[in-house]
Amino acid sequence: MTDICNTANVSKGLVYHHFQSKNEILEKIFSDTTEQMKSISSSASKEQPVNQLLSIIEGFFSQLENDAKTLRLNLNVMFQPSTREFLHDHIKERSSILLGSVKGIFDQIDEQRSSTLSFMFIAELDGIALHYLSVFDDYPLHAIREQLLLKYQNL
Amino acid sequence: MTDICNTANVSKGLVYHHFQSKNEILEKIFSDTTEQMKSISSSASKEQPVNQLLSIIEGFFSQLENDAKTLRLNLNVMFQPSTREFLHDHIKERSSILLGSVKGIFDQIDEQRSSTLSFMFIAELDGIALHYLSVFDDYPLHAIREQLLLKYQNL
Amino acid sequence: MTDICNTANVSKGLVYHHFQSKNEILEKIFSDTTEQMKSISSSASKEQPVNQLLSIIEGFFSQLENDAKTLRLNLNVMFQPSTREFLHDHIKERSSILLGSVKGIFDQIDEQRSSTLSFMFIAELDGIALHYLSVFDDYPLHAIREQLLLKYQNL
Amino acid sequence: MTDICNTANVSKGLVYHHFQSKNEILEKIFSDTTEQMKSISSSASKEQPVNQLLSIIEGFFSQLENDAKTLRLNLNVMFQPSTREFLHDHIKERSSILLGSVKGIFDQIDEQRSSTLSFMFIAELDGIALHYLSVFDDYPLHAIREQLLLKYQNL
DNA sequence: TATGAATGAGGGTTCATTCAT
DNA sequence: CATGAATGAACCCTCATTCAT
Repeated sequence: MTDICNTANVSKGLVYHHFQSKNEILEKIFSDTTEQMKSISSSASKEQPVNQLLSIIEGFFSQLENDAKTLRLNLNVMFQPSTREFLHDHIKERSSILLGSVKGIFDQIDEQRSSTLSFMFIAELDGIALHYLSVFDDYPLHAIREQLLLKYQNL
Repeated sequence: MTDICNTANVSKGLVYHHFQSKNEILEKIFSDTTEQMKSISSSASKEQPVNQLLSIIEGFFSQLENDAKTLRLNLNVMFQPSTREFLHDHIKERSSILLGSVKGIFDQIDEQRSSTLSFMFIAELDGIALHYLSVFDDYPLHAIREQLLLKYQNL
Repeated sequence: MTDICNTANVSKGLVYHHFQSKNEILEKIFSDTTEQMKSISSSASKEQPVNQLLSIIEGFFSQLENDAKTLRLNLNVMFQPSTREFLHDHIKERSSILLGSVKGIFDQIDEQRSSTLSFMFIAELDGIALHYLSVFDDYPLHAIREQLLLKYQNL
Repeated sequence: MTDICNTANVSKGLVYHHFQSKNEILEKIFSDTTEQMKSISSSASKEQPVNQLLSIIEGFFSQLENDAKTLRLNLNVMFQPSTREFLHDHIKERSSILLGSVKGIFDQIDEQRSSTLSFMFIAELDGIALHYLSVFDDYPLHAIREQLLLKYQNL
């Protein structure tokens, strides 16, 4: 809280005037990101399934580049046991939204294996996010993006 | 530290007799896991490239099931900025080991795109680990394992 | 202050427009109760000393039943060191008023021991107030009132 | 807590090593006083009822003089709503102990009115404590003590 | 090797008060 | 007369670390 207040050049009292607790701030940031994800995943429709996948990938990569800081914070908070607990519902909602919308697409491609394929698809994306945001210093994001688009184009 | 000492039924003084700091304990746990990864990745050799990939996948999934607790701790510690910093070198080493050994295999399959393909391969695995360990409550780990083996069998 | 403002459905700014500080509000409440005590103790006069005592007792008990909330607040504030300090003068005034008027009565009954008897008389009353307001859940207030009236009737 | 630690010339950490919370310290002080009261009230036995009352009075007054500080703290804490709550059980126990032992004596003196007389007796004592500890600066404690002993001698 | 009393900087939070509007 | 955003000192408490034994 001290860091937040110093960075924002604002008193602790003011922050606590607008938020009930530190966790509430985290929750707000988190739910904001969730809203963004919702709108991204819901926007892709009517298109060919493959094109929907491609646009999800594209949206994902652009978010990754533009919102790196926020996404990194989201990762931090998600895997920190203390904060993770009270974000549980948000995490659940977020993953089920994403999984749901992806599965809706894979149902049209390969209904039998759509569930497994969906899990693998989002695992691939999250793995990339993880590596880009928190593991590798020089991550070949663009090359991977192209390769991924290619891969799903020829599905 | 209090929790650690209570769980180990040991005094604080004793723990500080063996470790200089809490971070050193974390570092030990972390480097132990790194050693495990090293031996796993170095053991796969002489085989056909595809078979090497398959055995990496198999090793990965079995580690995921047998060492869930440790891996979860590793994830926690990796994404917690405070601990992340002093583990930086370990994380670097670990990822370069894994990437290197995977790239060695992909070099034999598709030399031109081997780097990108390697990144994608380990992203897929780490994404799965992430989801299994920290996101989904009911993760279809086995189905995904089979699908993944199938996918790389037919490379 | 937040509670006071919410309960009064009024902004903090307005309260601070009328009172300089939280303590001033407390002081006002306190001095109001003191005024009530003054008028009660001064009204009993010309009567027989014993009857004056009886009417003090009666007034005391009816106030106890009708103003429990306010009296309890007065007790709280009197024994809270932080607030006690700035109410010191009020407390002094209040106790000397009460003691004075009671002593005026006991002077007519037993001049030699009037001071001690007065102290004992008001100690008895305050002890009852204390127990009724802050100690016992089921206090036999009426039985005690009758017993007390009886006791001082036969003085 | 800062004050306590400064006064005791001890760090906060140490205090929290021995007590779980500030309230636990208060509770300890409070229950210690309760124990003292218990031993005082239980010690008076086998004697004539009147003598038992007298010895309760004497014990009470000597405690008042010797432990003024502690008793004052007890009063503060008892009437402070925030602390009062978690001391509720102690307050209940304490008052029922005192009331019980006094009623046991009055049963032998005037069985019909023993309950009311007991309440009045302890009200008188608590009123005196209140005035001595928290209201009057120059309280004629000894004169009142004598008068009270006299009063109950001739019961 | 083993203990646990002791430290103190830092944590999140509260709340009476101020002030621009 | 009326608002409520903004302040900051103080609050209780935690926890990695030290050190005398």
